[in-house]
Formats: sequence, structure tokens, C-alpha cells
Amino acid sequence: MATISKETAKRLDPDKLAATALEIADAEGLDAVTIRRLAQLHDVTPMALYRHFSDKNDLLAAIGDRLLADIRLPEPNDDRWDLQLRAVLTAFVDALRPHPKAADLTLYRILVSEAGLAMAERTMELLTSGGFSVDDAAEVGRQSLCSLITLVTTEPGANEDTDPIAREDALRVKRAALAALPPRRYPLISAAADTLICPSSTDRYYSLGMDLVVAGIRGVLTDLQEEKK
Amino acid sequence: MATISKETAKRLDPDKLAATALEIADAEGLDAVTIRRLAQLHDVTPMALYRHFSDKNDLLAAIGDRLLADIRLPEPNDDRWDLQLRAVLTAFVDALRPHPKAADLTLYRILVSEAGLAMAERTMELLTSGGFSVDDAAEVGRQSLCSLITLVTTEPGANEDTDPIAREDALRVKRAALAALPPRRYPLISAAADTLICPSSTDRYYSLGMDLVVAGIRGVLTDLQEEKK
DNA sequence: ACGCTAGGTCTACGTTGTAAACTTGTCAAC
DNA sequence: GTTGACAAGTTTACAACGTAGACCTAGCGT
Repeated sequence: MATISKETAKRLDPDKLAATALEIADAEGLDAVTIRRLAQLHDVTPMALYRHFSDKNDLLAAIGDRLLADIRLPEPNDDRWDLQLRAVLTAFVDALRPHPKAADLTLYRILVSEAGLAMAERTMELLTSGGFSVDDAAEVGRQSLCSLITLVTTEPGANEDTDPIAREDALRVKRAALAALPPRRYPLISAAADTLICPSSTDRYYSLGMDLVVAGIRGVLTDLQEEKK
Repeated sequence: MATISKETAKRLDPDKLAATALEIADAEGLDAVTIRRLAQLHDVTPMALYRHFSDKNDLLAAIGDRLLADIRLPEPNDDRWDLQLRAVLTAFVDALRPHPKAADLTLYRILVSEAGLAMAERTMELLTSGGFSVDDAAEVGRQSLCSLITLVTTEPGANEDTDPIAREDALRVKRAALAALPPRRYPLISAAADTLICPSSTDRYYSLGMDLVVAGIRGVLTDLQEEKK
């Protein structure tokens, strides 16, 4: 009944492998994802993994594909193009948010994986329907997606340090470093130290990030159209 | 006369070390920067480096600081705040552009290194003078700088592969992958394949990226101000 | 019944970061 | 001068990593 029965336990499943690799990455960061460790978690010899992944990059790519596969694209509707675009990009970010330490892996898989291609095509549809040329849509879409990935990977608090005591320590060190610099020379940074270290609310962080991207797209579009006239 | 004379050759200079480490990174990527290799280039034992850097992260941080130190901030003037901001951000990008493979290292050094702090403070000055609250300026500035770093690190063509034959090969593979997907299902991606693989002009790539960021900032500002009313 | 092969194992190699103990060149103080 | 002491380079060693290559071996198609 289960994919792993008592005696057939030796049958490895690449999807399962990618799944537990992702768990490791979520918990301890990408560097902790190791062939040997992943093998051990599946009670198998390290070299066994190479029957399912050609090398470690291939494994990491599988993690990336997995993240992209979690995207739940909204159905097309009659909203204005930029609202729909925002919804698509939000779906992308929502898929990455649970895995800030692994989100980087999606970048080079967007134009390869099924789910990534679907999102990219939808993005370009909406951009061109808004008035971008195909080429401009490609470049604008590309950078927008990159920015959103970065938004997730640099989400404050997701950086590293699995256990809360080390994380708290790191936070304190950072706070102290900012508190130590001369407010005379860096008045604004000193004033914003708290926000710089840890933004008020994670939801606000993401909505502001999304606003920046979408507002940028709209602004560039009107610039391009005015310059054409 | 020179910093390294015949017999005093044994005196290592941390700045020189970071400089050649950067050269390695530029030529072959960050993974090629290795304690042993860097030591060998300075005719020294690997462990010698640890007298000047507490560990490898410390070395990488020094590279990041070096990049930030190359920023040539423009003098304040009477231009509108957003124009001046664009100039500051352009100075940042200009400092990173020669080193796309190492630009990532600046992210965690901006709020630590002298040059990074100077730029961050200037950025926040201009954002607040434009009308952002201090906290909003912090979050907006943070993400803008992140996006610009990403703009540089993902600059097409700078990805990897030192020698031109391997790079050409990789390009061909990518091109083939995009050409192989069904244009029926992905019409826009297929149409934009060339642009997606390699944008028309590097300068246009950067100016469009900068436009996106600055337009985003302006757009978010007016959104925030309207919502306050 | 027989071989083929998919999917494991075992062993081994080269590379990496770095801990610990050591040597040595230089300079300050007596 | 002689003598510590300290900064800076050396030596040796280790554990962990990715992975090449040779080797089982269970189970399936013919």
C-alpha cells in the first residue's frame, strides 16, 4: 500500500529524496544538504543517490523544481492586467516563502520546469497585454522574478542558525554593531536600526516588496510609452 | 621600494590577499577561491592566511568590503531627490558590475563596511527627503539595494565558465532547450527566447533594471502618500 | 531456465576548511 | 649585547565532502 513496504524499503524515490533534502535545507541551510547525509536519512549508501541524480547539482535542481511545482497560479479573470500580474507574482512568492533558504534554487529552473514555464508564460502574457513589447516583457519579467526570489532569500530572520539561541545571539551581535556606530555620522541608519535588523511585520515586508516590484513595472511601462511618443 | 621586496616577501598583506582572491573569483567564480590556492599564489602555506583572516568567511567578507570601497558616491546637489537617488544607486551598481561573480558578497557587508554605511546613509537621506518615513525608507532602501545586487549577479553572460568554448557550449544548450519547447503552449517564451538567453545590450539591461527599481520607489511613495490621506 | 539490467554496495581518491603544535625573525627592555 | 616575548609562517593531521569505478544481486522478460 505504501510506497515503502517492509522489504521493498530499498526502493528509493527521487521525489522523496528531494523532499527530505528540502527539509534539511529548511532546517539548517543549503550547505547542510549533503549526499552522505541524505543517503543516511534513507538508510542507504551515499552512492545509491547517483542512480537517481546525475550529480549534486541535479539534486539541487530537483529541489528547485519542487518549489516551483508548489505554485498555485490564479485563474485568468477580467481584472486589470497589473492586478492579475500581482496575483501571479504573489502566487510565486507564496510558493517560495516557506523555504527561504532554498528559494535560490528556483532561479535557474524557471525556464526549465513545467510549473516555472507556466508561470513565466502567464507573466509574459500579462505584461504584453499591459502594453510591453515581447522583448521588454522578457527583460522586465526576468528581473521582477529575480527580485522576488531575492526578497524571499533575504527575508530577515530566515538567514540561518537553526536553534533559537544561536539566532538570538546573532541578532544581538548585529544589533550591537549597529548601536555601536556613531549616530553623528549615520543618523538615519541609527534611527532605523531596529527596522533594518528585523522589520516590523513579515507580511508588511512582503507586501511592500511586492508593491515595489509591481509599481516598478507600471512606472517603466509608462516611461517606455511616453518615450515612444 | 615595493611592498614586497626580495627577502621580506614573507610579509603578507591582507588587502593584497583580498585583491587576488577577487581576481580568482572574477576569473573562475567564487567556488574557485580556495584557501590553498590563494596561499599558493602568495608562495605561502595555507595556514598562513589564518594569521590575517579568522576563517574563510572573514576572507570573503574582505572581498565584499573591497567591492563596496570602490563606490564613488556623487556629490549632493540640487537635483530632485529621485534623480540624486538614481545617481547613488548607479554608483553602487557601477562598483559591482566589474565583479558579477563576487557581488553577492556585498549584501551582508553594506551595514558593516565604511563605504557601505556611507552609501546606505545617503540612500536613506534621499528617500526621507523624498517623503518616506524613516522606517519605510529603511525597508525600501534595503530591498532596492538587494535587487540591484541581484541585477549584477544574474547579469546574463557573467554566470560562469571561464573559457569561451565552454560558455558558448552552455549557451547553445540553453538555446536548444528553449527552442525545443512547444511554441503552441509557450508562445511568448518561444518568441522571446533570444532575449531571455542573452539580452540585446548590457547597458540596456542595466538601465532597464535601474529604471525598474527607481520607478518602483517613486510608485510606492505616491501609494503610501495617497493611502495616508 | 537464463541472462540482462536497474538499483543497490564497497572501496578509494582528491579536495576542502581548519585545529594544534612547532619554529623563527624582529624588536623592546634591561 | 642578551633576553624574552610576540607576531607571523610552517608542519602535520583530521574529518567531511563529491564522486569515479568495480562489484554484487534480486527480479523480470523471453
